[in-house]
Amino acid sequence: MVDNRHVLHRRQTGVASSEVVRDINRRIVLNLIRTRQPISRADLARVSGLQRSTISLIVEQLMDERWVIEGPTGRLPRGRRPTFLRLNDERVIIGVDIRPTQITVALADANGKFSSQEVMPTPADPKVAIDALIASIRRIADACGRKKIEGVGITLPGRFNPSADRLVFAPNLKWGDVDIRNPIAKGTGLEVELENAANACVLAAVWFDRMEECRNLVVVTVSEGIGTGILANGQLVRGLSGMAGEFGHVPVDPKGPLCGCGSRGCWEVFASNRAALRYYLESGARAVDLTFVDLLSRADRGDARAVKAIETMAHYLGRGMRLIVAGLSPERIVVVGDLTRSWHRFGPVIESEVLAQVLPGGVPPLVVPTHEDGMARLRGTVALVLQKHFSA
Amino acid sequence: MVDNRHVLHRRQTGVASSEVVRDINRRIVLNLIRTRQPISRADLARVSGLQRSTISLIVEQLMDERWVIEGPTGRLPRGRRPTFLRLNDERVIIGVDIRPTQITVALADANGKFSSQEVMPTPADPKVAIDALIASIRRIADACGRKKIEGVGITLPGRFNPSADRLVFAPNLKWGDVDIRNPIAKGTGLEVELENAANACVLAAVWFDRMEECRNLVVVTVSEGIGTGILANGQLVRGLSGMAGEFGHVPVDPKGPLCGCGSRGCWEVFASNRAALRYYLESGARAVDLTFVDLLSRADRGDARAVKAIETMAHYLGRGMRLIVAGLSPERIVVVGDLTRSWHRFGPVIESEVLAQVLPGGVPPLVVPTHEDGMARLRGTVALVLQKHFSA
DNA sequence: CAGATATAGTTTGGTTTCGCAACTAAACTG
DNA sequence: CAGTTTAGTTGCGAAACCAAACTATATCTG
Repeated sequence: MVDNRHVLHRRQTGVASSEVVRDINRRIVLNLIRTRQPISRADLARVSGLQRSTISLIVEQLMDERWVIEGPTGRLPRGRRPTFLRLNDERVIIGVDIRPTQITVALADANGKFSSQEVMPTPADPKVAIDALIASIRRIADACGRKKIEGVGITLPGRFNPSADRLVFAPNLKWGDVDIRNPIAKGTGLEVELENAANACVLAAVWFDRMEECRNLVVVTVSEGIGTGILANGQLVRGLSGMAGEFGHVPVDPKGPLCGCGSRGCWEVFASNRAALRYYLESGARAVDLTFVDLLSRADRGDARAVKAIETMAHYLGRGMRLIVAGLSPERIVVVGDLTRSWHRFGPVIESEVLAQVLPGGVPPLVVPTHEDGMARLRGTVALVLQKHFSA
Repeated sequence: MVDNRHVLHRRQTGVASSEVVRDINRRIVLNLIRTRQPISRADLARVSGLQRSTISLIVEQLMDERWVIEGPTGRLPRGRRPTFLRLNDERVIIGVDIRPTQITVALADANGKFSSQEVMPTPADPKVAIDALIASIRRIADACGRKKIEGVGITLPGRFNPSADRLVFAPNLKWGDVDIRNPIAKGTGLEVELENAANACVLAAVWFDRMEECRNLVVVTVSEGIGTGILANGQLVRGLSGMAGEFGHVPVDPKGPLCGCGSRGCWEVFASNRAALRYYLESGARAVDLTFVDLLSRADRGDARAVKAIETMAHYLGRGMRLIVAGLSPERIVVVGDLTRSWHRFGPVIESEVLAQVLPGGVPPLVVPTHEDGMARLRGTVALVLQKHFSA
């Protein structure tokens, strides 16, 4: 006799019913409208492969839900004019970009277009910061009339554990092990999503930079430290407790300088903005309160020591990418940070270093700087908030 | 006027129709039968959340397709007896495990149970090897009567580029840039799937070792070299051209010995079986034609130099796992290889090394040896061949 | 300017699939 | 042998798709 009823788990493997079909197709159509707007129903049918009748029903539903609106009619050589569809820009999200020195709060529509914006210095005390954030979010929310606010997306220079709702490992933001999400959600009455800055840049790249078809890419953010965001098989890799992507804290030389994380010779000790400043000072140059951007300017003005320091940093950046190339073999590596302003200095060094290290038989990744860097993180917050409605 | 018809890509975004619902549920039911057999229709309904009527229809379809058969009836305290269902073991696959020194060809059913088996030395010439393989596969295929052979699954110590059908990067198997799949497919008339050995072990772990619920794990295979297989978000990560997972060729010490890949100080130079033998010889021990397994025996017999060499290897194994822990933060690291026979020596050293390097806020992964190591790769081939019928 | 042609979008009918509830089948109990 | 319990089947309605016919609205042509 076999009786295992008591062992049977109650909950269900996501089984499919007829509504699932509609949900899948609804998301496909919504994303097609997002990426190809303005677009007519007939074109949606052609691109998606769904019947025109089905498209009409789904579009009707999307308009009922206020995601989509009809625009002007188009004009064709013959025949009835198409009605163009586009995303409803009355649905907005509030994006927050927390950096070690300053916080930006901004309002955006679903297309990643930003309107109003507030900037404040980053408070040292997380409680003060959270109160200031709530006030700022409220001001922006009040100012946007009766537009529907979809939620608040926050990026920060650290890892966030979604199962525990806690900030973990943010060495450049000394806030400790704090819960940011719930206080802000309660204080504003809005849904709040948090994400690491590098991961947010991955989302931004996939959503807004026409990289939907690139299913394996890595974003490397370079500033005080180095962070990475990994897209594998088209999905963000967060790992257990959200800590995936800390390639910056892999030791590349066991005899290197001490790192803030406690180890010795981590990649970011050799290849971050701070490292370049260290190389510059070690070469005998004089400087007080020099920033990384200042260093780039000095290089442009012909300072040979600045050029050398930058080249050393670029060299180590490229070398460290071996980690990423060997371990993940991505199609692209997207570089984010102030260094992209001087890509003519960094690009060639990084590229040759990466090429020299590709394993026999391997295909080297494209290494590209991200454009309009200032907005990459903020655009990521839009994707962060909207992805549950748009993505599968 | 906007007319973008000519720009519209033909590609159909995986759009859903009513058959998709059945397909999803069919796979769910088939997998439930696989993992919980013997199981009745009524229990399937309870576990899956689908209606009993729906289960009956799906099971009928699966029996028509010869995936599932009815077994004996069960017995309950009251009521009608349930009819148990299980996988049809008349559907078999042929698994091939190619290693640098020997090749194993074996017959297995869908449960990963192996029956007949052939072993041969690995020919140096790939053409010879392919011919020998075809002959061996034919012998086994002929011997299995009228059972339905689902396909041939091959694992090998190298990376395989599925889009080009070519073996790339197999430094321990000097066959060059060869096409293995098509000759064998033509020579046997069977479908052939290839996969890297570490990736095959990932599939085996997920399919047969009850690790379905672990969606982030890394397999580390340790033998002549070190290979890794990555499971992220429940999916194998192959990267561009199948090269993902070569953490073994990340330099951990820029001043280390030269590696077969051309770089210096790669992880596998410090932590492979070969490395342990090198440490042993460097310590002044005398040995001719010593294998790694011999070294383990000597350690067990009290050879202090052998113990030391093993500890050094274990130390570097643990250190190198920092790459994996920092970059991917997996829930588990599964270690495969001869070293698992002496896990009492390796386990503690590796674990303490990994623990010492976990970033603040991070959760350390479980490091576990895989059981019945000899079969891990072969069981992976079963999953490899069957996954397109079973998995989403 | 009427009719032909072309294109956009809607309506109607047919199919597949699921859920739900009523049903039949087969066991045990008293 | 009637009552209860559990397994599995049958029939019907709802939701979603596709396919094809239909309506609406353009331009072109003789």
